[in-house]
Amino acid sequence: MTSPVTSTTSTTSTTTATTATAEAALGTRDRLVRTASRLMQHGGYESTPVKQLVKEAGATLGSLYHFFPGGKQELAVAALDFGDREFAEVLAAGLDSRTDPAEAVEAVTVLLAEALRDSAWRDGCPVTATALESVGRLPDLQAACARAFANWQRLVEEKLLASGVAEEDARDLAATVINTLEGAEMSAQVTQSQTPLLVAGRHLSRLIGSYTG
Amino acid sequence: MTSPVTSTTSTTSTTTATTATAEAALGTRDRLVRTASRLMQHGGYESTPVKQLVKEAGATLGSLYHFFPGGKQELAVAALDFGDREFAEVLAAGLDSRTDPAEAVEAVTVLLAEALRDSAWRDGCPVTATALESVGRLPDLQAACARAFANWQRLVEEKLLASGVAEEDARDLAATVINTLEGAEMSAQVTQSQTPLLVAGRHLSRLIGSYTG
DNA sequence: GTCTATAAGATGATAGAC
DNA sequence: GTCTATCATCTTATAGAC
Repeated sequence: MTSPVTSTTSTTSTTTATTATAEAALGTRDRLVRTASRLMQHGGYESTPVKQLVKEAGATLGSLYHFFPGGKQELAVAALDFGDREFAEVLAAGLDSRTDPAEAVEAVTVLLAEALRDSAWRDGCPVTATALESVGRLPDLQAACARAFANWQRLVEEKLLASGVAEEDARDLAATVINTLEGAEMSAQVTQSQTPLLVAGRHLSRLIGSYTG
Repeated sequence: MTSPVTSTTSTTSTTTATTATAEAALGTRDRLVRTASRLMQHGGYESTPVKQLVKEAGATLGSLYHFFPGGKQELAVAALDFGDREFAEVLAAGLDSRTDPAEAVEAVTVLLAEALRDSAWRDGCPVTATALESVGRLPDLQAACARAFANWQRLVEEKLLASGVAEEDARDLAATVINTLEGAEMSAQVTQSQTPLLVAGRHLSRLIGSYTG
């Protein structure tokens, strides 16, 4: 939640500078996307009414449908893409903090566990809640979620490849790393405990270690 | 979805016999609970309107509020408890299919992958979607989800203990097994592929094997 | 680009007859 | 126990002034 991603398709921002840090200094479109990402991270898609969304973003309904003619769904896709990039930064930073991939993955779990506790167990994965709601009912959202998982998986895969893990092993391991992080984070949220994530970190480290020697 | 659990708190069933197999022969309360469980398994809590619920259950609003004065939330808790017991049966059957816990867990992933594909990727975990929606907003539902995870974890833990795994290792391993299954199943649903579950099965087997063998 | 008012329908829940 | 009619509220989305 502390590693913002500057807007990519900034069709607006005629006045506001990009130097600002506070959310209030962002363009309306960016505020909508970030707010949607945060609310969907907490409760998913259906639990997030557009009314609350625009209110917390400091925007209005008119602005929402100006920037997103496709309405709530189009905004949701942008929010999922934002969450995708945002988490990718956290993940990449965590992975870069150690040379050994086993240690790196365990470091990531520690980071996630701390962020989770510090947010009163609310700031979990930015896409998981929406992902489960979307399966078979909201194709655009489901596709955005699948993209995010694939991107995160690729980051882990590259880390493993850089350490000499065989291609097929690296791809499979990366999938299990991301999926285990997802499941452990959800469990940590529901039980309000860091333990599932920290335990998963130790097990993933052990598993990766059995491939890297 | 093929291993029903006969009602526990059957305050009703004055006429219908318990020999029936079809859902239509069940009491109204049971039909409501099972239908709610199925719909929440697919889309979670907020995505499941009571109107659709009673319709698919072949019941009416009057019956719903007769059996569940607490309304949708009270029914949701009963549905989560039902999903808890239902999945526990599948899990127990899978674990019992092999003596070695590593092989048993892998067998479970194969079962889950097949059930998922056969349901057009819809029949995932009966509580995960609701679990994520509930964190910090629906305490009763969150507690029911936490209970379910704890129950499933205990089944795996007992399997590991029976194979001589040390107590602490068994508890931790059981947590990671369940959490990895959760994450892999969600990933399988979103990407519409059995691979995440099957890969997770091989990795969990390898991880458990590093403790037992 | 922003804002308010409003439309058109869905939502959870209740009342009261049967 | 079941059913229908209905309520009050919330939902997404639009219209049109500024």
